[in-house]
Amino acid sequence: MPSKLREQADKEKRLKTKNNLLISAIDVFIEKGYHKTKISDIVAKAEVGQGTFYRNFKSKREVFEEILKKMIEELISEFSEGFLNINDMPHSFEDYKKSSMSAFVKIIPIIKKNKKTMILFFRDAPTIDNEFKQEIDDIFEQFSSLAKHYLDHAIEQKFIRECNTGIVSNSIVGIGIYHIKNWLYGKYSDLEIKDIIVEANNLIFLGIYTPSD
Amino acid sequence: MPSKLREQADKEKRLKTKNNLLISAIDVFIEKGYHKTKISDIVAKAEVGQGTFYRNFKSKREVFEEILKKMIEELISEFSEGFLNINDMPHSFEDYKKSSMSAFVKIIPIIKKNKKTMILFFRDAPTIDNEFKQEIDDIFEQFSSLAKHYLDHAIEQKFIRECNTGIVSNSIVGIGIYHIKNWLYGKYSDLEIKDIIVEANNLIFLGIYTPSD
Amino acid sequence: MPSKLREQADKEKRLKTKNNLLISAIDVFIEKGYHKTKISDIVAKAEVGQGTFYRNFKSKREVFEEILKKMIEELISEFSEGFLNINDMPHSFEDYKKSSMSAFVKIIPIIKKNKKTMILFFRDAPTIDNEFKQEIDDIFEQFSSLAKHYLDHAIEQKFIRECNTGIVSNSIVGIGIYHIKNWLYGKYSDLEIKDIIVEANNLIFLGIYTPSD
Amino acid sequence: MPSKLREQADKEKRLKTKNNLLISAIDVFIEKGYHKTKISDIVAKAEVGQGTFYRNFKSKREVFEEILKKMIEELISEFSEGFLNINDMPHSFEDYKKSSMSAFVKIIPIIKKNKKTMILFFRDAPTIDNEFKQEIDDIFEQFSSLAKHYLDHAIEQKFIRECNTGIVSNSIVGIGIYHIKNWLYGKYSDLEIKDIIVEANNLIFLGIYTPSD
DNA sequence: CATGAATGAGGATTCATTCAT
DNA sequence: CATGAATGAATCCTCATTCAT
Repeated sequence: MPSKLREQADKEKRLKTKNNLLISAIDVFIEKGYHKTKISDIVAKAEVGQGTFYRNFKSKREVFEEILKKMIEELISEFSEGFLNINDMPHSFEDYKKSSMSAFVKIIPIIKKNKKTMILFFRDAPTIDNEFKQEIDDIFEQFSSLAKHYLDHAIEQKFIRECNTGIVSNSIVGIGIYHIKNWLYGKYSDLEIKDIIVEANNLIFLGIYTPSD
Repeated sequence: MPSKLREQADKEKRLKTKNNLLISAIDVFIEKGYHKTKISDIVAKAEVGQGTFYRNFKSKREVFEEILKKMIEELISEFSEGFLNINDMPHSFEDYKKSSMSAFVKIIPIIKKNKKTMILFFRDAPTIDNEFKQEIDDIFEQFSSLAKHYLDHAIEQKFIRECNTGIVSNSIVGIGIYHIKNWLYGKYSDLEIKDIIVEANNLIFLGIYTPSD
Repeated sequence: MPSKLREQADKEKRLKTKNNLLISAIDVFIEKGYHKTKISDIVAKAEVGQGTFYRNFKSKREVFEEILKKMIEELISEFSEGFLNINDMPHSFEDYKKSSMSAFVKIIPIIKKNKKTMILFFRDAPTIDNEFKQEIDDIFEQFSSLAKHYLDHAIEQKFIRECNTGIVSNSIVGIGIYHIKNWLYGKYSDLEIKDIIVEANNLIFLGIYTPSD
Repeated sequence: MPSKLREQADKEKRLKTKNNLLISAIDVFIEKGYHKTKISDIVAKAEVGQGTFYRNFKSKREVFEEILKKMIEELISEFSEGFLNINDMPHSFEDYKKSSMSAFVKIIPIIKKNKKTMILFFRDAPTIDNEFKQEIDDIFEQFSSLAKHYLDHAIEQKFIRECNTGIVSNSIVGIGIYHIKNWLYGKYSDLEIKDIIVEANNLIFLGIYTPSD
């Protein structure tokens, strides 16, 4: 019964192959776009046989799904840490501003780590089918809800002015998404991410108004 | 000379067929997404023969291009009217706020008129090929530039506070895009467009800060 | 509107193509057996493109089904003519024997006309899937039932001896099937079909017993 | 000398594995039909690795062949015992009838023991290739020849009436095959095998004629 | 000019077979 | 000897495109 060791080795080998395919798939998806990539492109990049793909995935959609699911899970879990602690809401306008800032800061490493997958998330995922489209919308909705929750609380405490928090939170999400996309596509090569966040946060909290001193 | 009349009639008929195909194409693109729609889907919807498609278009990409180009031209031309008149810049903070507001308002009918095409513009166009992706980015860039131009001028005139106008203008565009998308996908069924614009505009100009009176 | 004539011509053309494919399919099925024939074999024989096959049939199974269904319908309808007229049952042992004989005779031209399809019916159809297997069994069952009906009536009238008519009718069907198969596979090249029927009928009615005169 | 024992044990183990594969193959063949079963189905049922199959068999056809050959050998050898002893032919009509009966009875246990393989024999084997088809036809032919031999002798002895013994023997085989098939597919669940044989034998020897007493 | 039947290249998918462990 | 991961040839199937009517 050489099975136990063998089994372990086999499992590892297979996992390695699968991972290799996932990484290759991401690269090809990025380069050609989901719809134009052929299975044969992926296996060519991974340097494995055509059949190996089908040992590990049912279809192109499934690879894509696996890639995205993994990233989304990570995104949600990492971002959620330390949030929504009801006993730990900010205590002043300035406090809120700092909180918001640190939320934005928190996203940076996640995006940096998942640059390629993020591009797929924003560019390709919504065009695959409605299921994907829905899932992505839900994620944005979650962020929006979170923002709304904070805004509502801040208004209640009179730390910020009255407003339609649904619309405002969506505006905030819109700002975030657009900057992330720009960054992903290399449009901010000359800017510090920190600066972008500071400016965006200032806009949200202060607008472009010049306070009279 | 009945041939002249005949010719005229033929031309009209042909134009009608082509238009029919364009409209059908839009509907199918919306429903199935660009990549999943087949030529056969389009001709089926248009209730014409397969060959008729190729008499009017070279390929699926060409139909899509024609659909989008038409819409973009309209968008740019209608929106541009009355803008960037250097001698007619706003004269105060409030004036700027009003100007911004009316810019947003100006977009509404254009979007309403091109609802379906707009969805294709946002969802499908960026995934077709880099040429399209670029073209779309350029349009956003144009809006951003326009906003930046105004912001720069406003800062110069000390109507608004100092800020990185590149980042702020992108933020504004981000807000706009996100709201438009939400509206296109029917997420704002219970809201007045006007309210959204007012809230968004307030955010841009005042942030969420409560001015001490 | 040249449509009416065109439509007619197109329909005919298509029917011709389909028929061509059906005939070619039969030939290839006969030669290679259902399971070993590839779509490409069929289209090669029919001298049409691969796509033409799929314009006319969904799959290999579907062609086969169509071939068989057509034959079975014909078989049943042609054979049934003039049968089961309750007011016209035979009136004596000899009469029964003659009736049986003519039933057998009736089958001959049907089989002769459908020689190839019959081979597919007996050899390949039962191995495709259970649905086919069932359908074929049902047909045999129908013939058996018909025989049983006559036998029961004959016993009632005391024209023949008492027996388990279920078993006997199955025996008769067994005889028929086996002779048909043998004939289809060319094993009776030196025998007159008529002789076979006479002998088989004699066996059924008289056994191999020598009546004492 | 432990190596001797070791060798013995290895051999046994190997034989066991092979047998396991054969049994599993039969089950899968029955369930899915020869043509639809994949090697992977067989090894899955046998719970061995894919490679183990190829260590024991060259191909799917070879397993099938082995399964069938084994059964056919048994069938022939068991059935042949005590037959064709030229000095021991029946001595009267009744004697013949009894002989025939016991020949049928003799087949029963063989069939019962090889139920699954018999189904493969009748259903799948003729569709694999011409070699198999031929082999099966030969077996039926052998049975037919045997019957013919007895019939010829019986006519010679005037125990039965004159007839075309080629055709009659085929009829007998046809009866046998059809009943066996029906039994194999469970269509005689409510009948005693003995009854079927008695009825079939009566039909062969007496037909359905009512002898006048 | 409109049509839709026919086409076949391109891509997806399966599965028998090999082979390193 | 057993294993199952890897392979790629073989086949299926789709769909853009052509073209005779």
